[in-house]
Amino acid sequence: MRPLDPDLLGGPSDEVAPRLLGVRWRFGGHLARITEVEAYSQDDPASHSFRGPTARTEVMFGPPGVLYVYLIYGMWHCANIVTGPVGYGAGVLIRSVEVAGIPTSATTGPGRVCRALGIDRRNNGDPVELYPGDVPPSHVEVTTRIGVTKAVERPWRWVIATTPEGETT
DNA sequence: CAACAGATTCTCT
DNA sequence: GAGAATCTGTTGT
Repeated sequence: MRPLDPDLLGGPSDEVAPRLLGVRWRFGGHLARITEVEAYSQDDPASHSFRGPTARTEVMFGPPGVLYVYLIYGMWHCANIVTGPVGYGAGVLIRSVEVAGIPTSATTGPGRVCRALGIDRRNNGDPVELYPGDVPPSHVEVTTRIGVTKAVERPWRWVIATTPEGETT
């Protein structure tokens, strides 16, 4: 399979995020189709990178195309794909994926994505392996983000549009 | 150094 | 619909 153009990840996270929908993400022997994403950037009060690099968030300030994995509420891992030029401090949170052979209910939600793929903090900084997707811009829906309490109004969550039957397109 | 809120999910009511 | 589980960075004493 031909890899995704790496230059795609070098742009701002709110431009990269919608283009990651439908993209195939190879990790740990699984091939996951990305179905729901959110963007975070350094000028974004809801982002971990908002106050500059720390021991936890420094990978977001490095080169794009690697994972930023953090632990939330003491129990769950969440995976982001770092985007933008070095020092940009931005990423795209992978909220849901589809994996052949795994029920969608087990891969919906950022914590469950990491559990299903076997991602934890040891994978922080790992390069991501992406392959071109199949979702045209006309099949992308945009909404506000989930679970944030700052910059709530930013329309920075993107999902693949679904049919009335709930099928992804 | 203590308190607290948070990019979540599960379990029980 | 509410509570628990329990890590990290920020803020205040």
